[in-house]
Amino acid sequence: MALYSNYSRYYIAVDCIIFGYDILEKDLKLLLIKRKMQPARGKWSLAGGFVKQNENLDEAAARVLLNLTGLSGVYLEQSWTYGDPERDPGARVFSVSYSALIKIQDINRELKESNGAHWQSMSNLPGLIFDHDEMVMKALTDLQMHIKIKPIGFELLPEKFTLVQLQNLYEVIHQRPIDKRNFRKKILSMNLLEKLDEKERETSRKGAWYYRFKRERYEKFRKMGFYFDLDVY
Amino acid sequence: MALYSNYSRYYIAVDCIIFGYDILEKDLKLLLIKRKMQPARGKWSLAGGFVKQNENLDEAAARVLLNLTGLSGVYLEQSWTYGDPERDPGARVFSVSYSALIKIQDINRELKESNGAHWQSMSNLPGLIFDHDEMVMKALTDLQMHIKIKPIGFELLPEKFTLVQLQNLYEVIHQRPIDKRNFRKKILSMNLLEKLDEKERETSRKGAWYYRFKRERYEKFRKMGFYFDLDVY
DNA sequence: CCAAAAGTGTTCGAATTACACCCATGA
DNA sequence: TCATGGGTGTAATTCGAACACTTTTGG
Repeated sequence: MALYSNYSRYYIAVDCIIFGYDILEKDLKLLLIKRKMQPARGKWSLAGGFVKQNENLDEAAARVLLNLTGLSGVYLEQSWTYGDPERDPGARVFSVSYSALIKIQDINRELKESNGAHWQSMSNLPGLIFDHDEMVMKALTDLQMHIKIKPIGFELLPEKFTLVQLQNLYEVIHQRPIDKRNFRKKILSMNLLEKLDEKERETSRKGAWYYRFKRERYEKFRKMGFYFDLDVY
Repeated sequence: MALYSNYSRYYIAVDCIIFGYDILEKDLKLLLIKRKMQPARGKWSLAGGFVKQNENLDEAAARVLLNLTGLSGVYLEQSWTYGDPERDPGARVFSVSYSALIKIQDINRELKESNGAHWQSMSNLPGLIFDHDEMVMKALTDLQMHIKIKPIGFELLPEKFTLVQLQNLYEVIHQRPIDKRNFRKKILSMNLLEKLDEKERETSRKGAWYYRFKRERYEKFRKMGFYFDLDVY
């Protein structure tokens, strides 16, 4: 007989807060799905799933993300665990929430649509089921903190991006304007961006230079004790 | 029949990383217990317990802490959730770890001893069961981060303390020396300490003034947008 | 030639760091 | 009186914030 058999067992789920950034609309978005099971079937919710017997939490979250978007190897980090006895009216379910940062353009459209998923603007969210609103708010707060001290903004942008696009992303996430000169001075002084020989020409006549995030260089610096810090006004 | 009956259920535990600070020895300590159940009975471990049906995670952690120390209402915060399939050889157990900061002198001694608990120096930890070492390391790193931006150091000190004691605490946690004048200038400039009319006379002939943390004042400032910041060299 | 967005430097004040001597007291 | 630990100020530098004009180019 089992060792802990005097104790109760519960369902354990993961829920993914999937952030994406729309460059053209300058808008931070969340990937939501119409819930397919009871209770609360048809309501908006985060992408989630129960943890299987042979997988750990990170793997469960990665599986949920892969099934919905076709993406793997993207930024995905545990955020917080929710366990109120009443949080899911169907049963006692604990949920470990994960934050994902993905490049909107990389997503597998058919997969997304067959799952009934939609990008929703963070500035115009519908009410979500259970405590998913709370999960989102916590994830947003954490994102605002983390993006200051880790170069995770690049996870939300394409491989090549302009400084204007990068700054817009920071402005949207922090919900405040940033001084263009101070922002450029700071990010360029870190020596983590490579200027490409190519301009983005959609949004202006002059065109804006494309840059690339030098991830290898960041990893090297980080191991040498360098701390990313992009907290600028 | 239950809604989610196709899915597996698991045990859910909480484990408490209980920090205490020994003023005299200038030493950060951890409250460990000799595990009382199989597997790994008799080995050093964190204080933990299974989550009951009628309680949420915070309540479970508070219960574990209360049973071991007799303390309630102390600093206790969710840290991280561990769910590797192999982490507990006895069964599939998920564990939500909590960091607690307590005042060593407030602890209920009989309770502590009847539970087989001991204070262990962080600089000389025995190996712990399962993934408890990992939990401790994560909690320490988080403590080092948090104590810079939140006034949680006071949770580890008695109600009245000297500036020397406060600085020692910061030095021990950050494991580096801090300049006395800079430290005092910064903490005093925040206007969060009240100088008492009493000196600590055990450790020096001159005696050091006692101070008190003005928690009410901090709460007021915080609501007005003030950010605690005690990152000093 | 002009509208629209990209790109560029400098100045000022505040905050951080580095640093060394005097004070109070009990034994 | 002296050994021990507590307490104090200033100067130099760095860092953060504020701020406005020039460049490019397609239509």
